[in-house]
Amino acid sequence: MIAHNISECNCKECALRPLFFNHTTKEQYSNLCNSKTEKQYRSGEIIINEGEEIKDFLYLKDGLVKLFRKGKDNNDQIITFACPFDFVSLLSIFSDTKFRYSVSALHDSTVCMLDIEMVRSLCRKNGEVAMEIMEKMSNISDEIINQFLNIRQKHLRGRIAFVLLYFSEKIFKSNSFDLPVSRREIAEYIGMTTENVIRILSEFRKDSIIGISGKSINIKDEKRLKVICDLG
Amino acid sequence: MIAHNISECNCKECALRPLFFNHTTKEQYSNLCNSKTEKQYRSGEIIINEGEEIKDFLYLKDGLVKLFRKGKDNNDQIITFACPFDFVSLLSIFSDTKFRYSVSALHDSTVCMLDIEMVRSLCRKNGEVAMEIMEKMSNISDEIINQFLNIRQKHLRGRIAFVLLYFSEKIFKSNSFDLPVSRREIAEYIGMTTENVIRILSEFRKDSIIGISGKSINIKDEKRLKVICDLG
DNA sequence: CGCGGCTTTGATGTTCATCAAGTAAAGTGG
DNA sequence: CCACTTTACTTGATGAACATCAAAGCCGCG
Repeated sequence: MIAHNISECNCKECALRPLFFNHTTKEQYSNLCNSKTEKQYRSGEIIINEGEEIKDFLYLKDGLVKLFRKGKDNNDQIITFACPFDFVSLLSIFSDTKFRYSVSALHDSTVCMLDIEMVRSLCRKNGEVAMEIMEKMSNISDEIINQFLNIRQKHLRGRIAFVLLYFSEKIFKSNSFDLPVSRREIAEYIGMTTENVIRILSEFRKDSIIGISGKSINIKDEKRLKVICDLG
Repeated sequence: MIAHNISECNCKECALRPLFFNHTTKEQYSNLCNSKTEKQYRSGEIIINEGEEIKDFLYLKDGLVKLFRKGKDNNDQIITFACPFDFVSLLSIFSDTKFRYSVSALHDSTVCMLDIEMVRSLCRKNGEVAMEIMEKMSNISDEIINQFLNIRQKHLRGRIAFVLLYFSEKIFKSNSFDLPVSRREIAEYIGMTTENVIRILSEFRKDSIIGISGKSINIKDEKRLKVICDLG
């Protein structure tokens, strides 16, 4: 990469770079750089709409988003959340012409977009790049499937414990954090009702496992929470 | 492919061939051919064991298999079923060193195995092949995630209807078929108890929606079954 | 200010898992 | 081949887990 002329773009700062740029020729690299566009979204805005045609390969540079789809009776189902450098438009991107899921911003977010045909053709020409992307995709899909299987066999208390630990460990890396989602969205993520999400959060507070104040969460007894997650 | 010397193996008959062999050089092709081994499994036999090291890239040439993993309390969870030319070792194969799931044969099955390192290196050298595999993987992962989301929002009757239609449409392409799985395995697939699987199958029989005799199923009222699947 | 969405709690009812008990089928060893 | 064990299947009764319904407080926003 030292050989590349990177003055024209800020991709050298991008943590996603190893994926694309370690294995590309100077020409491939600069093609990518020139075609990329960055876009800002405010918290709450829709980034991808289910059913839209796939024109770009998107990845998240900054922020936090949710992947979801419309279920029966217009109930949303949340599939997963994504942090920077998780792909955003990963699922179905190489197997379909339209997005099967929607993506929206939970925090203000920055998304980088590459023309999908360019990425496809780069993959075809450059197996190294294809492999990098394949590994990442494979990882993410696996993680989602794993999550579904884990959640399915838990009772509601276990699911709530799981979500709290998920945000704490995977997203915010801290025992204190602000929930980036509403109670309803938690329910949509783990397949239960809003009322029960609230009820169980209150239970946990009464049992001094967590502290709650609005969206702000503080995990007081991580050990017990993990036990509930594993056995509940 | 006409240029290839295929006398040394029977890959020319293989429906998976387009995946690998349309884009490979003569040398790559014959390397693959020589390294491949075919293996037979009897119904019930384990093909892959959860936790085993990934040494081969497997695909199913003939038969029917289930993918599953051990859940809590040694309860199995079935992830999906696979027919010929669905991959068998698709998940985690490019993201992990060990299988996250087990695979076992539901019918007598034939599996073809390619050395995983050879496939990896072929992908790195040949982007076309990588893209073919990526599309297939992406498709399968998507299908599984989709299935999970669909099942999750259904009641038990809807889930049973779903499974019956799944076997009828996707696997056997007929309204009459022999269930390749036990009642228990159905329960493990759609996340409910064996007793309720039986109860609801009996209900459907009493309502003349299906005929049952042991493992043999006959869908009498497909239309009603679809309604139950969609609304239940 | 008032409207709509989010949150909270309680009361009620339904869906579903669990427990129990029995029959049938299938594999096992003498 | 027959007793024996185990596994699959079936049905009913019970209770627990969970969804639904209802009502009220809260907060941000036009």
